[in-house]
Amino acid sequence: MGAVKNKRMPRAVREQQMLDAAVRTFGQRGYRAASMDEIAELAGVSKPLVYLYLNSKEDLFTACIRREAQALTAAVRAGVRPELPADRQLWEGLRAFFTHTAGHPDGWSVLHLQARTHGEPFAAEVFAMREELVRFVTQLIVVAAREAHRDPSLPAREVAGLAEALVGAAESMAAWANATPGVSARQAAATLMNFAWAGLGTLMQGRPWTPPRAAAEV
Amino acid sequence: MGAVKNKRMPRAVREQQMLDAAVRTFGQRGYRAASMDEIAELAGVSKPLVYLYLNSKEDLFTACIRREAQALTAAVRAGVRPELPADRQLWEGLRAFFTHTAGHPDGWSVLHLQARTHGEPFAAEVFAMREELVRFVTQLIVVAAREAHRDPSLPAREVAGLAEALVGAAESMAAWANATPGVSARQAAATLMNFAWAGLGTLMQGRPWTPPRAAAEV
Amino acid sequence: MGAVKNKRMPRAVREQQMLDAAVRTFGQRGYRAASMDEIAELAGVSKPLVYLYLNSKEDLFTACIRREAQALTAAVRAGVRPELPADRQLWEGLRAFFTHTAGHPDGWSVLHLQARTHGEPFAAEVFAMREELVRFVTQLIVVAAREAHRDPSLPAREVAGLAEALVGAAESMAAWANATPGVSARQAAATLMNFAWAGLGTLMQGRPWTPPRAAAEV
Amino acid sequence: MGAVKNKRMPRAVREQQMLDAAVRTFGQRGYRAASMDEIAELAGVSKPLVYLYLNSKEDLFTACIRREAQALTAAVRAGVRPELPADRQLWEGLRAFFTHTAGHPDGWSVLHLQARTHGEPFAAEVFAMREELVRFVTQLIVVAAREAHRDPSLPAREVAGLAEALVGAAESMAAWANATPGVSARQAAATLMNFAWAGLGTLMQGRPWTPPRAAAEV
DNA sequence: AATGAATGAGCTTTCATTCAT
DNA sequence: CATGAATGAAAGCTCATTCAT
Repeated sequence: MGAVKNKRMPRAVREQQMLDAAVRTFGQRGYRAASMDEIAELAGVSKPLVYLYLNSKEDLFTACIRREAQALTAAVRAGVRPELPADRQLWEGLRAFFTHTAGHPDGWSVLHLQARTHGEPFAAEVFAMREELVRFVTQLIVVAAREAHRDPSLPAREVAGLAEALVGAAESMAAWANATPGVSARQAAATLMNFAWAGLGTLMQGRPWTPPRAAAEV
Repeated sequence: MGAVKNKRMPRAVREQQMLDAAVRTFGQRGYRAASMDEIAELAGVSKPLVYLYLNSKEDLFTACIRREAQALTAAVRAGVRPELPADRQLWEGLRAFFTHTAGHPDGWSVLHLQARTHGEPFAAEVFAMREELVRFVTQLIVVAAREAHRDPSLPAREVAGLAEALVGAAESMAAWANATPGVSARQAAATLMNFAWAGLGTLMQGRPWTPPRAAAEV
Repeated sequence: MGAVKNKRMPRAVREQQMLDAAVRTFGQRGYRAASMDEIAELAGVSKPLVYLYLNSKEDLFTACIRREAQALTAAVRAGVRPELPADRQLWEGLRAFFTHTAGHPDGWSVLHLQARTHGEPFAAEVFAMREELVRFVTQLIVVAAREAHRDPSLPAREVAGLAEALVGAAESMAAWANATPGVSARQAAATLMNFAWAGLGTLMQGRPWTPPRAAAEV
Repeated sequence: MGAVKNKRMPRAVREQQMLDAAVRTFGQRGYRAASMDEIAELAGVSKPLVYLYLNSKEDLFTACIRREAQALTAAVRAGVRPELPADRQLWEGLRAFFTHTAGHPDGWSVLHLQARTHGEPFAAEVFAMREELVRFVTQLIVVAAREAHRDPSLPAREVAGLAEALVGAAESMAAWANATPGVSARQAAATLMNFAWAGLGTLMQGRPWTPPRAAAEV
């Protein structure tokens, strides 16, 4: 396969190879269906070495989640220039997000699907990363309100809900964009940006959609 | 023992008991971690009977997905009165959606998490249901544009993306609302509705957010 | 090997077969060296069935210890007629003990060697049985002293030590008799009885051996 | 770090460190449960060095047994002054025995428990040592009979059995004394000496306990 | 309609042992 | 003299699945 059967490599390098193989296997097969045998073989090493370096299947999975989560948040951070106005920051953040998830589909599968599906310890790991993204978006909404010379009349919970919705929509679209041929990261970002920014703008101008009286319903 | 050891029940009833047990087990443990032993015990029958009626673990899981998917779409359909204007229909649909997912957390876990995480055959099953929801939302957007006396100048793909984003946001918020104490189905629906409708309105008035020239970026 | 490949047997019977095989394997190979595969094969069943009935290797080993311990104490109890004088009781107890250990060498190996060598939980199980034997002997010593019209001037700890020494000698001789061809259970019992009873008699006549002054030594 | 990382030490010293570590590990964990990894780490060297010096796990275990066996017999020999009368010699031997086993519990565990439990090759090693002790005791009995101006009317096999019983009792009491707080080596020796010497004396005066006729029994 | 008895196949994990330096 | 890197082989355990009744 191109790579010659490498022997005797320093530990740090081998570990990365193992994580690469593990992310790919976990991402495609799922946590339980992925076997340590398959991961070891894909990494080009024997199983005992995987255990020697990464300890257990759980630890290996956790290491994958951490590495991919950091890679993703780092990519988003690196893509945003904080001196720009809020809308540009959001735009750049979305672009970086969709670009990264498109470029690392297995990593994204690990974070978005596998980690959330196999127990608290793993889900918590992803939750921490997600929180960081939600915080970033929340802050942008607040800044945007200020820039629009509006006092932040939106209540905190409302803002939290919006940020949650936006991040959720982004996550969902990442999977959609990955699965739909012909949808580029840029297009996905544009669609979502459009949707989100317009909605936020309208909200901040104080013209929200009002739900009908509860009494009118069951 | 409370429940008398039920013997000799008609097949249809037994099957539902098994599906109940399976949805609960799959939803909480995950597809792979759930064992047929546990499901059979929870259903109060012997394992061979589960195989006699449901054939295999895969078939059982598929049956769960189908039942829960139909229950969800039926709930949404039932919650919407098609004679109302588009915004009211969307509102009611969201309410029904969040109400149902809140009331059936294990079923929602099966659909949203487990089914997507364990291979194509299952994911496809959910995909079909999701398509129905996306179609419903897409149609509402088109109707709304018409009601606003606007020709549907939005290109089809754009509309598809918006619907996708909206459904994705809803799915994501369902999980969030389930996990966040104090967030009712109604509140979740209101937050998302607000967000979405405002954005759509602005878009349809022809004032979209414009991404900066690509040249300005890396 | 004589026994036809038995199929479909009631659980209780199968469990005894498994315990038979386990005692033999543990007794000959040792706890760690004995593999569940080997035990299952010797029992004529598949490994999963062993786990289904006996739970784990630890539990299986514990079950072996318990069964063999009870068999041994039961044999000793059954061999002793409590209406006889103390010396006759001791004699019969020893005879029963050596006869049983000679007839169940693997069980004796499990109790005497394996169980004590592989961790507290197992050792404790044997300790309980041993305590029963020590109590039996202790009581005989006391009764013997009374029968000899001697007040039990022997201090309690001293008696405990003697009983301990006697039981220890018996245990040790059981292994020796098993390993030395030509030494019957009867002979082993006679040798030990001779040794023990004479010593006890002398002691109870108040003529113990007196250790030299500590000062005379290092 | 306290102990400086020792580098470049003469082979003999390193070997002793390894044996120390091995005896401790084997004694506490058991032969099979002790891992070469743990031993190497406890010895402060790398695993390959252990193999370079001691060859294999089996060889290492054998080396442990030999060293501890010699240490024990040497201690007993050193504790006995052969110019004294037989009873004093026995007393001193027992004292030395109990003192040594109390001072080297891991070594004693290796000899008394582990070595006998893990296959012939190891058991044979211990058997040799035991033989030496039995010979020593046998000889003392003979000498004692002569000192008592008695011809050794005891048949050889009877004497062998007695020696066996005495050594067995001693071994058993060593474990008991180690495990029972408050029982000193001296006390253990006194108890056993008392028991043994009295019994031997009575026997040699030709007043043995006589088993009932076999006919009276089953 | 229903079940107690049974298993083939696979998984994670560990360990004694050896190269190459 | 000494070790970091690496593995073949096996062990304990679980699970989906079936047979005989």
